[in-house]
Amino acid sequence: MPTKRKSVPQIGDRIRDLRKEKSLTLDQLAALSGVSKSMLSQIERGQANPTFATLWNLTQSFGMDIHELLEGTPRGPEPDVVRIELVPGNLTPTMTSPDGSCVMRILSPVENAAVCEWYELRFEPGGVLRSAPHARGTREHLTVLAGSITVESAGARDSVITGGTARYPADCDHALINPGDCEALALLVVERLQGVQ
Amino acid sequence: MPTKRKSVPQIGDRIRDLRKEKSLTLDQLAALSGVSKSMLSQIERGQANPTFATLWNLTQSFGMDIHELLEGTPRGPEPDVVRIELVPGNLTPTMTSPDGSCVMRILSPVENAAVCEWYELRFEPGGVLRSAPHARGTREHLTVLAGSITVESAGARDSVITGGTARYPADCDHALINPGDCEALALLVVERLQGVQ
DNA sequence: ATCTATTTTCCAACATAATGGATTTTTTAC
DNA sequence: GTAAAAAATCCATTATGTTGGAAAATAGAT
Repeated sequence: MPTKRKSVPQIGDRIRDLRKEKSLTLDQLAALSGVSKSMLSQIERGQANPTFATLWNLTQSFGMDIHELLEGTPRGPEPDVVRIELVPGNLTPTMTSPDGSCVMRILSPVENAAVCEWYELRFEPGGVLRSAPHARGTREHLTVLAGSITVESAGARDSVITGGTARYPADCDHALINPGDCEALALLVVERLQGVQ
Repeated sequence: MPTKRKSVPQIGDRIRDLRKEKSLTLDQLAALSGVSKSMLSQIERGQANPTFATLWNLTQSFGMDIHELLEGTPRGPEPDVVRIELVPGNLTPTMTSPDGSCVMRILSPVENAAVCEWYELRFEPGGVLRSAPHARGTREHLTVLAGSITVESAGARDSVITGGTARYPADCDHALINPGDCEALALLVVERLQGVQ
């Protein structure tokens, strides 16, 4: 199975460096962090893999969060990415609307960073897909490949025919409806606002 | 001595939410992350405190780092945009391959922040779209809607039939070819790796 | 060099992380 | 409604995380 996971960062040397920078002994850091000096020694030497709670308490006693700890660690090797990954149609994950009138095939990779996801939507005649607000700043882009679809977002309402694209906010209640008497097919891209901290 | 450490965040509900958002069962996430489904269930219910390595692998399989898990949804200013923007099919920008055998309709907004772009591709029989390497880290995702398409990337070569999706590096020479004797239709998503300068 | 103090590592015991497989619960199909 | 399939939780086991205190190593003073 192809893995896209980066290797686990080695944090021991970084922790020892931080401790030395602050001129702390293992005993002192143990008192500050609530982690035993034995455990600290093992972590620094890479001989133990701390639990999340232990690591949290440890970084907090340095006055930092875990990601600040990780920023100073050497990168692991680049993951080996399979050259061409094939997802056959019958193994493509699907979701269905509550009343079954709309089937979504999830085309984006499941491990995608949550900036951009995309789906193929198939609506029965009269089919509806209603959604609650997504995260603030989220927008959707709907391109109709067959049939027509009515888009509702934030009180506005518009129809898109084959070949057309609608872009609208998805951080409010929104809905997609097939008003016609034949099946509709569409591509939906869900795009989250970037660069926001 | 009073401790200034913030209490350890509860991550179980957040992990379950993320899993549900991606429509994954515990079994599927276990396969993706390398963490047992028993352990995933315990983490989600707050019954176990994962080690750093376990949590790292888990967050990586969601395509995020640990701090993103801790942060929740990014916040930012409300976008000030037209409610529903319509781009009719006849006004959708197009590009054509040099020999005219492939027509691309640009479905993503032209002002996109170049992290994610998407196109509808239409190939004549025997049609070819060859591309030079994009920026480092760029990947492409091709879903075939009709016919079949052969994908070439970095010396690898694979065929995708209707309904299937191929994911491959686009930071090297790559090409898409319609080997059949009828028209092929596909969706192409070009995704640039974030955080790479 | 020796002696003392400090710091780190070792050790054994206990607690729990993590697992594979069984069982229970929930969902789906009819 | 029932039966089957899928998903989640339970259970027993193994491995390891974590500890307090002892032993070893290192640093500092003379």
